[in-house]
Amino acid sequence: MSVRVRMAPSPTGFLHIGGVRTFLFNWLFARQQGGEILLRIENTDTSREVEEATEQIQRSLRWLGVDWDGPVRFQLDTAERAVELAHELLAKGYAYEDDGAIRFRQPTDGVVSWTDAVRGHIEFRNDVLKDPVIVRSNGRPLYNFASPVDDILDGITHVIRGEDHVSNTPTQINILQALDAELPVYAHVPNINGENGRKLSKRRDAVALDDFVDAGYIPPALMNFLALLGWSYDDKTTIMSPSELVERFSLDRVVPSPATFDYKKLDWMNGVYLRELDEDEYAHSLETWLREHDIDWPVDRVRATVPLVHEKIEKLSQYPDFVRFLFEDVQPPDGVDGRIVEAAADRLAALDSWNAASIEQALRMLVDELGEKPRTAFQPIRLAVTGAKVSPGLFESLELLGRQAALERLRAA
RNA sequence: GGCCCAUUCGUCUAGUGGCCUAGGACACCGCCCUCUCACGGCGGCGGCACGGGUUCGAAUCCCGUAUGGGCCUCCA
Repeated sequence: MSVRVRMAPSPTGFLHIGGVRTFLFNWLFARQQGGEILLRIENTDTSREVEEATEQIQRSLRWLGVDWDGPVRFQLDTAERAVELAHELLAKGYAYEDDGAIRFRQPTDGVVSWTDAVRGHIEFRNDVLKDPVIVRSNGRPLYNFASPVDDILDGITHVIRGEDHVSNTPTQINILQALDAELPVYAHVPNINGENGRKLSKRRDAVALDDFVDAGYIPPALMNFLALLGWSYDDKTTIMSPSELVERFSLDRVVPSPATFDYKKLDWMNGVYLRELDEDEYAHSLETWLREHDIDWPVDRVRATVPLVHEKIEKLSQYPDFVRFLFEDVQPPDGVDGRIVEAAADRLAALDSWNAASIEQALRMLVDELGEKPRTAFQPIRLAVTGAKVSPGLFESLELLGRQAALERLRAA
């Protein structure tokens, strides 16, 4: 039997990073198995629906590189069928009316159990389960009913979802059994916590996928990082491309315990992926990011900076501050060693050709003649030219800045 | 409160009874490279929550305790 899974967000807001990770596991599993993956919007509670959410969820998934098969499904579309099934349960005595709503009647003795693909055997005593409302008095089905019903209708073979659904599972299994339906395989993946091991909080942590896009992370890096939150391939492999992840993913290597989101590790990993990009890809990522942040620096000049920043930054958001001196005027700090800067200006003014190699040669010669150490002598020049203590390589920066601007800055300092 | 789940370096994890004097990665610290910052190289610090069992032998199995989390909505 071929595998079919689903991603089932509720359209109540932006996509949460924990939800993204759960969807990623669904996607990796489906693609690994050569199966199908559906996107099903669980919108039976229209009162909580947020207008933009459905669009935004799709955009976020696409950005990450997670796709799905067939058109987007909406839970409301099958509401009628769900209500029919509820009436069948009513007729068979598996449900009863209560104040205009329909409640499912749980078995009163015995246990419900299943073998969770990530957590092993789990069982609940039936007598602790409450009779859930499955159809509201307004005639609309509720999650605990609509969701398993849709899973039947969609032919879902594996339900891969967050661990917060563990305690809904016995109820859903009882419903499925009353409906005489086959049970899917359940896999409950662990939660993701924030910095202090507590729940991710909107206030403290970056939680919306858009926050990560804004910060300048790139899709394969975030995917790699997220995949490693609760899953591993072996004892040493860390960096894996999307296709490697698809090839290697398996549910039995998902761990049952919750993970804490380590932003520093993500930063490092993003740097790894950024450095792996070739110049064109890098320039393209940069241009896209700049455009989305309303920075309209000339693209050919942005391209020219790529070799200077490629190895230096780990997030795209670090780019503007790092190279701002190439696009805007700078204000060098007070106290720059005028002797060295002036001498440098004289030497550079006399240069025949303006390129990094000749600039380096001239400046090193000067430093040598002055009896200075490169370390101490180049810093005032850097300050004068870039206005900052930290910058891309000095000689390359001077070349790109151009002779005229470089000399002006040196003389002004 | 009831039920359920989880617990290996600060963090993500490897580990399924002997290969473990517990391995890798991030972070941190030190050294090297070096025009700053990065990158890269080398080295270091650091952990099986606790208590009982079972066993010749336990991070691994069992029980209890503690801690954290989830659910207990006519939310999903």
